[in-house]
Amino acid sequence: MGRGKIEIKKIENSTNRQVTYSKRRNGIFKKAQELAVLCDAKVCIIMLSGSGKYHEFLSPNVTMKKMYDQYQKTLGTDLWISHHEKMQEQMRQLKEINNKLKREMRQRIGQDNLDNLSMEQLQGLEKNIDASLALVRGRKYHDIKTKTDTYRKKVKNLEQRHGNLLFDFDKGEDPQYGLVENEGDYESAAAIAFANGVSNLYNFHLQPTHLGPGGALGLHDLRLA
Amino acid sequence: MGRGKIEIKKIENSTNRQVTYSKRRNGIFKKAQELAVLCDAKVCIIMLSGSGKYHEFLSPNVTMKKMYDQYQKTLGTDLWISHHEKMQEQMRQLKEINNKLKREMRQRIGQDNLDNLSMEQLQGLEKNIDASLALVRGRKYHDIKTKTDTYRKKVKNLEQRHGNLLFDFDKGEDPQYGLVENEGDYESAAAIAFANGVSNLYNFHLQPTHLGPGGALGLHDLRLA
DNA sequence: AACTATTTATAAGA
DNA sequence: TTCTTATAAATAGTT
Repeated sequence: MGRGKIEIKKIENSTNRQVTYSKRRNGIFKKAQELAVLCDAKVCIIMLSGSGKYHEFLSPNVTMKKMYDQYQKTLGTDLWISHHEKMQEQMRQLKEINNKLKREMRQRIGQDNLDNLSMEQLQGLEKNIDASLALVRGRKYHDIKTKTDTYRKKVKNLEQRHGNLLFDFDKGEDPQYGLVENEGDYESAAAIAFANGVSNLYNFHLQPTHLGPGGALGLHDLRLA
Repeated sequence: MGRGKIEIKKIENSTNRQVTYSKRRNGIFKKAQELAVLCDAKVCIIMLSGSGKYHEFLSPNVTMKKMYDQYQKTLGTDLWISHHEKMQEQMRQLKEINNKLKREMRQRIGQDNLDNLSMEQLQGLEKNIDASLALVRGRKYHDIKTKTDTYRKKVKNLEQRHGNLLFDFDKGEDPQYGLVENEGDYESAAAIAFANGVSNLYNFHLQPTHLGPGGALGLHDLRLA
């Protein structure tokens, strides 16, 4: 709302940011006041501007203490304990995800723990890796084809520009391109991969060559682009 | 903003209140989110609907604990101590005002403590009370005059309606009104009071007859209308 | 939950 | 900061 629409992202100009902060803060406080009256609600707002200025809004008959007590009551626990437990839980979840990823990665690169897998799992893993290989190859082929096409267009352009002399030269090179196009089964492998709905894995780049000496796999070894 | 303008007062219809609460809560939370992003600010909002439902908004990288800590830091003291001290301070102020009023009232009604006043103060008090008296009298006169005028108009109306017979009757009553108009110095007293800029005291009604047996003066004895 | 006619908030400019 | 004004956004009443 204003003379123009704005993107919701940090306002870089410090003065504008300050002005907008002030205006919108007032807007929010006004709306909070209205809500409190219209709906007989209790509202408490605390704001800290980027420059650290403190502002608060409390609807009538509300104190920070009451709100704080209500918060604790609602959570049913002490604020610090809750805080600590929340962090612990977050940490636990992160660790779990981390470990799972590490395990999967080790299996995928054939490093260890393959003994623990059933034949079915092993077969599934193999299939999976094979599909990945196909995707990587498919991607490689795609890149080569794109480059080839581009080159071919350039050549065609040159043909038109320079006429028959260059056209004769081109005839000698054409079979080479044909060979690349039909080499291996990249195209069919890619088609299978697409049919399996894993086309998005095209962007999954595996770089096992970056493994550390002890075989430990850090998450930085995974590149998701 | 909506199909019609609304007054900012409690919505009596419970369903509407509920719906409005929900809509406006979302509106405020959205604006809070925008403010946080646009201005790189930290925002914390707690709401308790009339029916006791709890909702909160915390901008990214903000926890209730951080806000709470910041609040305490800003206040520079513990929340409960602050809470208690605030109440004590409020109470102290109220008591002070209360005592001052009582003291002034006692002096004004001549009840006690007149010994503690200097001659100047005493003279000032006397002048003050005199002015009040003039104002009260002025008010009384004003009321009487208004009533008289109203009556006079009614009479005039009757004169015009009923002609000379009633006009003769009126002649006999006129001196009485004239006497009332010129009795005492209400008019000049009121003029002085107005000149002194105390015309607003017209609305200050003193009712010392309501004093309790012990002479204690409660605030309910003051009527400010 | 949607839909809009309106009201309100506010971005830009002074 | 405050005012103005064109425009974007919120929302009251309705379906």
